[in-house]
Amino acid sequence: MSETAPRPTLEAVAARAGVSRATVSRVVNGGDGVREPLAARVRRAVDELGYVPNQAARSLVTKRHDAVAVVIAEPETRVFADPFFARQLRGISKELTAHDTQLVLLLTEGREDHARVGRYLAGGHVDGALVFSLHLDDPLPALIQRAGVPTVFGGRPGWSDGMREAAYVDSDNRGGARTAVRHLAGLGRRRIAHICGPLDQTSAADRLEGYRDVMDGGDPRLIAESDFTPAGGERALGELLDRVPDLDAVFAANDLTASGALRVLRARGLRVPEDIAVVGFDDMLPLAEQTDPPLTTVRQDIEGMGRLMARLLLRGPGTAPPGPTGLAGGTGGTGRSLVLPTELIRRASA
Amino acid sequence: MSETAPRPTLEAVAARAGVSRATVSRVVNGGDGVREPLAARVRRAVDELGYVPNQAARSLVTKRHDAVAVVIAEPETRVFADPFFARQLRGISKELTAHDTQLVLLLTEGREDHARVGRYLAGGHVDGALVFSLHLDDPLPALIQRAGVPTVFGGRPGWSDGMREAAYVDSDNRGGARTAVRHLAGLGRRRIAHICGPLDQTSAADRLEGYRDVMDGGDPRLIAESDFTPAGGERALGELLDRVPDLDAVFAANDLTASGALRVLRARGLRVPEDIAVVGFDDMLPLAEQTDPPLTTVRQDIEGMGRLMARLLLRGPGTAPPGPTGLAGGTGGTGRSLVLPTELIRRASA
DNA sequence: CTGAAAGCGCTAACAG
DNA sequence: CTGTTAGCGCTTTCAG
Repeated sequence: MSETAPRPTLEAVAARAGVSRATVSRVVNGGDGVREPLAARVRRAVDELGYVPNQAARSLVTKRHDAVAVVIAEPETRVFADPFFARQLRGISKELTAHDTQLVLLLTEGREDHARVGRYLAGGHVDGALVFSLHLDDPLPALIQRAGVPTVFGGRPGWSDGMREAAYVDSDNRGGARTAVRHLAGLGRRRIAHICGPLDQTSAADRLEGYRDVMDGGDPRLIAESDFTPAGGERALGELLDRVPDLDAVFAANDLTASGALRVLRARGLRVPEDIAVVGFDDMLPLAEQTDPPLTTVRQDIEGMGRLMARLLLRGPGTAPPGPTGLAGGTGGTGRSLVLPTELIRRASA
Repeated sequence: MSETAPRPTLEAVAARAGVSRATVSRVVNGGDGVREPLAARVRRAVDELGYVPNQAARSLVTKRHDAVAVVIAEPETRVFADPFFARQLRGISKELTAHDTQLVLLLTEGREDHARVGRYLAGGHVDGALVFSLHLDDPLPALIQRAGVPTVFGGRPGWSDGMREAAYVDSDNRGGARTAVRHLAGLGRRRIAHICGPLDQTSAADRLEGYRDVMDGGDPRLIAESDFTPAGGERALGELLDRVPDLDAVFAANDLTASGALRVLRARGLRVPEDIAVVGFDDMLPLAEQTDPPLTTVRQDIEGMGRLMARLLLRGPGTAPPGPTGLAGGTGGTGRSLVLPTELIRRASA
């Protein structure tokens, strides 16, 4: 990588404007306390020289970085296979931008990367961290806590130990699942199966709980564990159908899973929703509209979650959450945790 | 955002180990030139104190940041609607990680953000930039060039002016399109239409060129411009069908477009591929496998593009491109530009 | 209201 | 081989 051309320093601007460095600094940072004729001269010098403050120098003294890290820990290949993170990222980015804060993305592909991330966070590059850690046994959260950086988690963290006070933002997975299953029941369906996601992820576990809430605990023969992928959905529905041939509905833990299930149904000549009704979760577009038939599903405001995470981190405790948002337990940490409502989107599959 | 706890400094470590700051610095940065008994003492002090070097201070003197910016300029909502960027990001992240370099993500939602990005790049936070700028009239590239930061573009830049020497990595869009259309022709299809993408994007323009290469210039009535979305694909195919009712094949500029086209075909009762064969571009999964029928399409190695972009930026001119990669014109800048080969994936739609 | 001076934490000559 | 000495570019008291 070739060298970056040397940029003008505060010194240079000061010289050109015929003032001291301190004065230039004042003008550059808001300009209060400098009288007009002078300030204008400084601004002109800044423009002429194309001066841009050196952030490293600034951080060194202010101890602020105007940057937050987004840590996405997902060993599996699936990480970006669905637009889920991407959408949250977008929400985060919008909110950070509004606060003139940079987004530093830290992707970890496996445990080897954890040390690197820990070092980075501890290295004082950022003012805080937004962390997506999906698995129960993930060592990352502990590592991050040790780094002593303010943190907000995306999705309810699953470790019971010292993490109780972690701030997080999540969708109402359990409530959404209940809505989905109730919808199916309301359609007159009786043998409602559930294809759940990997239970070491709280979102999957919570959706399963929601299903059980409505199904009175749920017959184990009606539940198959899967992995949030289309292929997994195919396999799981196959099992379910073999076990309970007269199934009349299935609630899939996410849309990807549902799409796999749909494929199996079509292959076996079963009509949706006449023979079997299907409900997904996520409202992942364009997939959810593109399946045959289009998927009835539980929408969560993914971008909104991202935005809220950033807001929580930036504002710290204090400001009330905006708009129509449910509010949940949470405690200390960087403020309350937030649980966003979900919404059933009716299409043709149920 | 609450304050980060004060971290131990080099000074503290030095005191604890009973050596000078310089010695600690040496040990921390590779440790050459420090005799063993001492070095060990230093390392222990580092561990005990949990010392992590302050990057701001380090950058201030070294002028290096071990960080690269990824700039994604995409005003439309579509940005993250498809996993395209996500996949490239992943490739980039892998390569950067291997070089112990951080990824700083800069998303721009509109022109208002350009200034911010320019400032950031010029602010000397990063050693280089990886830029995705899709539109011909995008002012960002010029802005970036002014910032004087080494840059590699994702996708062939489209401005003819002073940008000629920009380094970039791209897929062989034109060649891939030729392959697709030849495949259709090889199937005996004669009235092959093309739904192209927005022509202010080089990828769309190049695919159109590839189509024309094979179609001998191409009958304008067989070409409809669209916008890389399913809805756009629907609309475009509708027009095409109205204009040329006896169409027997269509090459869509991407899989999203193709999926929309498929939907129209199904709605009109036309069989695929019997009545009309369809080929897409991207091999975007799971979509391409999930459509009905599964899509024949042109695969590009998206993650590989990302990896190569990072490599190009980091290694600068010099190291040869790895593996089975085509090599294209390119010039000065940060090294050669690279054009990666594409591959036709045959499924049921053509 | 403006300038002078100190120092953030670190690396890189330069001595010893 | 190790320690001493200067700054990197900026903000921030503290005087004037």
